[in-house]
Amino acid sequence: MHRQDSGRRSPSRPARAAPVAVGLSREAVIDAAVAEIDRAGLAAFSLRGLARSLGVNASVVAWHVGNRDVVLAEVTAAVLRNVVPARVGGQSWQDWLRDLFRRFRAALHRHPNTAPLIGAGIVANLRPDLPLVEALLTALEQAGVADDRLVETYNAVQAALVGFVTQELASMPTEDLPKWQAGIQASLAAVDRAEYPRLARHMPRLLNRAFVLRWQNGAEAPMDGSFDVYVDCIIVGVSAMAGRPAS
Amino acid sequence: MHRQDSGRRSPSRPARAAPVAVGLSREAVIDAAVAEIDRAGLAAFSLRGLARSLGVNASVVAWHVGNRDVVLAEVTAAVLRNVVPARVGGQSWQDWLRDLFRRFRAALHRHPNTAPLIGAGIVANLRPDLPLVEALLTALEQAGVADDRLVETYNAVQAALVGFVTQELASMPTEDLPKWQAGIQASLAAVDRAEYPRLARHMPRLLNRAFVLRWQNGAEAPMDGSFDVYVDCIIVGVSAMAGRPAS
DNA sequence: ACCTGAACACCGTTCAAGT
DNA sequence: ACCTGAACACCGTTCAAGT
Repeated sequence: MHRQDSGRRSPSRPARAAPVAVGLSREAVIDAAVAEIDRAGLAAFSLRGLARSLGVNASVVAWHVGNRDVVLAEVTAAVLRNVVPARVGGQSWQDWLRDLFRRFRAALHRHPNTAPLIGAGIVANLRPDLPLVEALLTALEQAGVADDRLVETYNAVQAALVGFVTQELASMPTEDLPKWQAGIQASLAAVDRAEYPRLARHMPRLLNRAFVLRWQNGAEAPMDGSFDVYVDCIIVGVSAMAGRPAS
Repeated sequence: MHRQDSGRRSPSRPARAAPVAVGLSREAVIDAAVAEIDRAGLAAFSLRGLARSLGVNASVVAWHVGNRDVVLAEVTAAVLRNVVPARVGGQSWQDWLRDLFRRFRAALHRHPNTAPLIGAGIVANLRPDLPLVEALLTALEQAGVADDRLVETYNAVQAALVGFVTQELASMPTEDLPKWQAGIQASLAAVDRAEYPRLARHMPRLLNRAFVLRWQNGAEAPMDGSFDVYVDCIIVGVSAMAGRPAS
């Protein structure tokens, strides 16, 4: 019986694998994090799992990027990169604003599992997205919003920008999804016509197409028409704010 | 040296504390969960910590309520209880809708740390809030929204309902908060006037009052005026949708 | 500079056991 | 019915070592 064929160390202290620079970068780790969240969802995401998917030790993530909050902040920044549309000459503020809303929504639909990060806004602004702010202010100025109504209108539009798609892509329960889906369908089928007359009457129109009454989220059942109406609402609302004298 | 003054068991097997029914209930555990989140925030919330705050073993929470997702779903249900205002005779749909938005926001301001739960909507609908749906449909009918525009308008309003306050109460970074606050203030003070002319011009108006440009969240710096404008936008938008023929 | 390995102080969940 | 205690398989973070 030979002892150890490649024994460079004593058997009592097992040979330590030689650490080899595997050519990782901060960007590569962040890209892998996005891929992991795309693949398995936010609930199942962990730094250790991310490291496993890269074939490296858990502490490597901390070394390249930082702690969990920083990783998630970088994930949202990566997902939302290049959402702000360039201004094209002669474009109305309405068209630009609609374009912004659409591009923002499209970016999140490309990575639907990251939507809760933006919606909850935990660490959304690692550093502020100033180009977006400047572009929004420009649009509002073009719309004729009075200076002493600027903050309020800006905030209303900003809230609206993330509000819809966050709800649209809200996560469904992670465990026992089929059971939950069956349960909600059953409870909706059994709605009391006397207690909820309008709900009962419009049920066929609303089933799985309306918030609270659906069992799939926006990744599987997109709400395109509702989004268009929503954006129209905002644009009409901003126009009304612009035409109104400051209170 | 006496061995053990109350030794009912052998010293090698330490006496097991007699499990005493401590009079806990499902509701008591949920209330304690809300209190814990109010006290220490969502990031620091754990089922084990919750059990500690109740002076019981960790498994008690699972026994009374269920797993973590169920606990958090019950927390949101508790926070949003009684937000739907009763209809008063002769009230316009606009007034009712405004009241709904205000009560919804007030409920979350009472428990600001729970806002991310609603915003991310992880398990928001354990069972659907049908009274809210029925009341909303009634308001939209009263507004004159056409049947084949109902789903879209309903979704737009529903998204708007949670959108603003979720953003307003978004969590700030948990660790090194003062450093982060100082950092963002510094970066805003150093904004390049040539690159961001409108931002620079309106900076005094926007500082700590506008999304992306603030270092406190809505719990410390409420955005009342912006909320009012936001609700006006929605109401004007719904009116416009109602008056428009279906596309 | 970049990576391993080990350790620490936590988690959520399950399950046998007690009264 | 209601609770304890212990176990399991995980976490995020830190830090000394290695090359």
